[in-house]
Amino acid sequence: MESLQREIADDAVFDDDFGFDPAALSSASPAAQQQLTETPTGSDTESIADTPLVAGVDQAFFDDQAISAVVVLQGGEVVERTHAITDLSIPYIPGLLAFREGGPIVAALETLDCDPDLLCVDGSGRIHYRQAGLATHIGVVFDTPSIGVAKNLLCGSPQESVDDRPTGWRTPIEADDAVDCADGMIIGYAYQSRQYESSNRHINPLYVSPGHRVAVDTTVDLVAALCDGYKLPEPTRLADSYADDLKAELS
DNA sequence: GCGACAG
DNA sequence: ATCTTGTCGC
Repeated sequence: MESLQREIADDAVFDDDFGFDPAALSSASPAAQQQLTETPTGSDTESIADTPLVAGVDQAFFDDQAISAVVVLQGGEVVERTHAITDLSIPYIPGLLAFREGGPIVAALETLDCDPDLLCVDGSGRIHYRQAGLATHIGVVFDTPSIGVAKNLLCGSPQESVDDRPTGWRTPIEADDAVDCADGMIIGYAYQSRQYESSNRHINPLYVSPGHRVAVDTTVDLVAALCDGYKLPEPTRLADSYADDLKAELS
């Protein structure tokens, strides 16, 4: 399994190679973007068509079954939702998450009518022992640009302490000896998508990393653009609650 | 051998 | 991931 991950890492592209404008990703609705970009003569179909499709993927679990939910957003609006329920055979093992959850996610993505410009995956991408986390695995399988958004750090080390940082703050994650690449290589970022202003409690940062065909710096910018007042990017957040709803119906 | 460890 | 009430703050 580890050798397969090395092959996936070899196939992965950790540079920008996607066909949309990152600036067109804002959480503003297509209609709002349209108004902003509308010309006096007004051909108003272009801005919608040019707005990238971002698919959020998340899962819930129940009785050794995975409920994989996918929500596709275009400029902040849901354009498609789909899901798949799959039996789980492999247990969770740090570093091998893609073998447990990859199949179920692929099953859900295959039922999609549209084809997304970007996949937003819950879990690490390049922040992984062999640089082939779940987001990378999925991205390479579909050869679609992808990014990984994790709530915890698997490996690597933040350049600065991540404790109690303000909204918008970020710091690079450097490869350490646990990562299969040059020491000090920037493999991701800790990104504080949200923080309480004046409170006793505080929010932990997200750990974002390239999946496939996205550079590390672009990855943080994309996540920043996809967040809309909540800790998680909108596509992920909506996929998360959709998975919870499906699970509730199933229980 | 010991510690670390996405979801 | 999952099991779960109250509680603090805008």
